[in-house]
Amino acid sequence: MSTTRTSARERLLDAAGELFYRDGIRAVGIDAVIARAGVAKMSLYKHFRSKDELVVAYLERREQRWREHFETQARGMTGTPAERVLAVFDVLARWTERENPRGCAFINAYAELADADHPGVAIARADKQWLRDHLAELVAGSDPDGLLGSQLFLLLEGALVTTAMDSVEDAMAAARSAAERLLDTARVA
Amino acid sequence: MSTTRTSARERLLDAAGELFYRDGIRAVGIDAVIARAGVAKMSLYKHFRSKDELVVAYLERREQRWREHFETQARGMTGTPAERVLAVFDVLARWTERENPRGCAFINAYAELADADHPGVAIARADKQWLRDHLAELVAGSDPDGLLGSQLFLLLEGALVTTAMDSVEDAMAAARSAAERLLDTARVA
DNA sequence: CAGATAGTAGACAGACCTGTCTACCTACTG
DNA sequence: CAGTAGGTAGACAGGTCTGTCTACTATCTG
Repeated sequence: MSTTRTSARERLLDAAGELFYRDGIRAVGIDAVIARAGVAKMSLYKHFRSKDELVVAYLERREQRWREHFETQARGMTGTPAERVLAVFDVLARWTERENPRGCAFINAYAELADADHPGVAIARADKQWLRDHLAELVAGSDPDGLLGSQLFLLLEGALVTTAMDSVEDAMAAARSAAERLLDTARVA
Repeated sequence: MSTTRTSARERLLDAAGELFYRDGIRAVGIDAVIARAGVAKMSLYKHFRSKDELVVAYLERREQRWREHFETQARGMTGTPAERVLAVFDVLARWTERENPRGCAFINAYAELADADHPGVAIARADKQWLRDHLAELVAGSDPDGLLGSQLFLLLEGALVTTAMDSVEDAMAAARSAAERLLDTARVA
């Protein structure tokens, strides 16, 4: 196939994934990415038309991996709605431990790409919508106005940023136990 | 005093406050700040040794204004602990409406200034600590392990980012009603 | 072997960004 | 009136960043 173990494209995405997430999208230059990937600059511009396109690919890839993680971990969860909601907290806790030492990549990207027209912003927003909708569906039976679903979502988001900023010891656990209470008082089975 | 209505320093801080918040710290150059302030470049470097120092001043000033807002609005709140906690949600809701269309400046700065050693990061972290501690104190009587205080804090943080990303209709109201439930089940007066 | 495919190395243009420097100006103060 | 404090305008150096271009190489395929 190719001269190298993994293709240049793949190595570029790996490098971008690490650097953009760890140091920030704007702070990381093209040169840093290609150096880390061990790839020539022309190879980057053969696969991606611009840095922005690489940024978009980075975010898309990260979303894909997060959803895969989610599907893998949550597949077969067939308990009560309440159990399945709490499982979301557990799944996200594991993801955060493993991949989110610096907080949610989408929230960070949203903060960095202040330009509302940047396609990366749309990806970030879509990911949040997806999570929110997922929670809403799980509790839909006991949540006519959708309020509870939103509140559970708020707890997750709060835990994500709080974990990043280290304001609270074990933010995800605290969020989870708050979710338990909300589910309980809302009489979600 | 001076030849201009407001001093160059003041106008620089105003301009930096608007631009850094709206467009992002890294995306805004010195030239944009001085143009907006209507000030010569040398005036900037007479008042601030570097851009980083201006960034720090921007964050310090924003924190100061937020605390003033908070003190003004929360002073005289002498109700039950629960009422005073809910008042925090109201105060933050008004602040967010007025000054936070693009989310919390400290969370955004934290995301942008990925370098943990940047002094701006310490300011952002301190602000969060302060809010968390404030909530913890309010409910201390009914919250031996501090869990409830953390959970209330998580709801506020979640509402802040969710408002920014527009994932939920009225995030702060949803957070507030979740807080009510938590306070209720924890039997906080 | 010939050609296609994927990649490399490095120079380079052009923009932009921070920070410095000089020379000049204006208003207040003693 | 002289001095001082605060400010202006703009050129400039040095660095960095994105994106382009050229010339070369290695591997696989027909």
